[in-house]
Amino acid sequence: MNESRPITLQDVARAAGVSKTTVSDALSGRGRLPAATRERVAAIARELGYVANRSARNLRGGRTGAIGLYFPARTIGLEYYMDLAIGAAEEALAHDLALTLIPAPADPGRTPPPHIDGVMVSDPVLGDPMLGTLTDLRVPVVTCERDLTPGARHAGRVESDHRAGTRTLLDHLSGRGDHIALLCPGEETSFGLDIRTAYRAWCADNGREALVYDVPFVCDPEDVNHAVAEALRAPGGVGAIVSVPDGGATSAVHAALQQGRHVPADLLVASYVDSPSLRGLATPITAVDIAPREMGRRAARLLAGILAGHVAPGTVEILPTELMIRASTSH
Amino acid sequence: MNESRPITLQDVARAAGVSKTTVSDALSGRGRLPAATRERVAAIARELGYVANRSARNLRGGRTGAIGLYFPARTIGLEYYMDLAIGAAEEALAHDLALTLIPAPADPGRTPPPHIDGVMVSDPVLGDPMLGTLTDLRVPVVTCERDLTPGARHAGRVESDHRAGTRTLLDHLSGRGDHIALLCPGEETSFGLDIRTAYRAWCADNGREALVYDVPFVCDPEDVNHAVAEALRAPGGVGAIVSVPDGGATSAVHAALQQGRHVPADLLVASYVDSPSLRGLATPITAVDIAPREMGRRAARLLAGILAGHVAPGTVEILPTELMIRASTSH
DNA sequence: CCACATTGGCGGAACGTTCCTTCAACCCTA
DNA sequence: TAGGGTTGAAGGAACGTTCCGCCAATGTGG
Repeated sequence: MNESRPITLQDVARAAGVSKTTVSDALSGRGRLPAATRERVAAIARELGYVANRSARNLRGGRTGAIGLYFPARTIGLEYYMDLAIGAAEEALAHDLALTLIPAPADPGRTPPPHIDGVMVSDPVLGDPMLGTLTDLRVPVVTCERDLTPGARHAGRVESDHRAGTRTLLDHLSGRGDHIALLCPGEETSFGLDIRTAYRAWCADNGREALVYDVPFVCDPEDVNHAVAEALRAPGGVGAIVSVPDGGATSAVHAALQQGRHVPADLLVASYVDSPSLRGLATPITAVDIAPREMGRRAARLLAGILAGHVAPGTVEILPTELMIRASTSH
Repeated sequence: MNESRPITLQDVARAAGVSKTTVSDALSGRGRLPAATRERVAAIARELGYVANRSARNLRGGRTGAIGLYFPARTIGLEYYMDLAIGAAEEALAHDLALTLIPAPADPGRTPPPHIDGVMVSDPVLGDPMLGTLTDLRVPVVTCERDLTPGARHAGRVESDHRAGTRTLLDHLSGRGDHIALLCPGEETSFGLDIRTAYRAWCADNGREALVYDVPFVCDPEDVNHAVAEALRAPGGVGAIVSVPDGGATSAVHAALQQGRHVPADLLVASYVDSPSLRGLATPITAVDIAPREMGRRAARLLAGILAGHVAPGTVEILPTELMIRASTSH
């Protein structure tokens, strides 16, 4: 029953008959030590089960050893963000950083600032007061997607190429000559903004009328029903519907059915955000894979690189998207 | 441009004309100080924007200031776990603890142990090697649901009353006299085990045949299709299907439709795990709300209490479930 | 054989907190 | 007024690490 305190550098030093400086240098690769000494000390450390105390290391180094991940409140519950968080945690771990989850504060006024070396914001939403709070921490901020706040400048950014994704999806749907309706969240995120912009541009280029219907970011079936009903009444006829939000497309299929339209025979339906639940349907729904896991990984890697000093602040990475064609648009 | 180092206790002490001990005592409520001094020091600290350095505090106190949350790999992507994580993060923050996400290790052998004071395991899976790794950290472990590993004893546990939830759901579905099929994940989690057990007991009590079909924890529509087809062929007739996994029920509805059965006129379908996507359907699906957010909160609170010493190790909390009746079972 | 550079390693300060010990000043009572 | 108890506050060690500066021993060239 070895109920003893944890092994410290000092313990290893004693066991190895050297000073704690030597142990520290040997294990970290710093200092001027012959390989023989390094190996000997490392072997003893391993044998004793030494594991460095992070608090001490962090105190000495003036860091916290953690990076944060913030989700705006409205995004909670979407599978997308779960995947992103896991990707970020994996990558952070690989860089010897802990991933701390930062919930949207119930009390927007005073919430204790987290103790972190940097923070990732997944899908900054225009007007979210938490953005200011995080910026005030004076630590590097990496955003997933762009922050539309005027004048906002962050240490780094990873963004999906939603304009290309939108064009690819629309090209895929353009087989029928009639209009394509877009059910899309608003322009308070670059996600919504880019999709809308690309959609309008595509419509202009292809001589189609742009039919945009507002739906909230987190899908409410009532709104989808309403938007679908309205879209199907559009003059000129609608041959395809793109529902952007995660989960909206299933509602759109049902709403269309209620309007007497069959998918895909009668009407094409696609989602923009892909999710496992779209694959599981009797008629699986075409969607754009925006690779949340990879997004989380990239953001964490970028932030870790900035913190370590070998990535220039201001770096922007673009993540490609991939169209997943399924039965709901096969024609 | 105040590009200075952070304010320390010493800085506050100088500004207030007292010692750092006095500042520490004043801010923490310890020591013997008159209220006047406490307030004066606190005011100065606030004015200077003092915020305690966690690394130093943790080093001194021998803690890490963080608790971990581990999800087994198979659970990734489910909305349930996202909600649970957010709940846990909120509650941890309220106890001045950071919530560190622990991903399932890609390399099951050697992964650097996280630096945490305690850990929550959401849905321990029998045979997961990570359970042993976490136990070896010698920090309190709180599980969400029971750990079925023989001899496993943890510091605390929060569990949903799935047996009651199952009975309530079955009672609700029992209006029709014919059989109720259960699509359920295996018995490697207490979740699957309890639902199966309760189901069998209920069937025995109510003179119905038990029809259990294995489906994986993360829903694969093919498996659901197969299971539904098989269930509907069962002699004696099936009047209702309960699909346990998150997301399985939508596949079940479609599979049933393909077999020529209509929901709810012809067949009742319910999910066990509730999720927003079940509400969004043309025919919303009845489910049991197992309150993931609250589960996360409770687990974090329990762990924080154990760490603080005012909750006895071994405490078990039971979380009630609530049946959400929707159109898919209205009869 | 001396001057000097290099190698290998050690001592100790510093990071910012908490907490144990000490101590001066004060008040009361005998 | 001496003695003891209480109050208010300070000093300093300790937590475990990193890293700067120093030093002894060893090589190296003239």
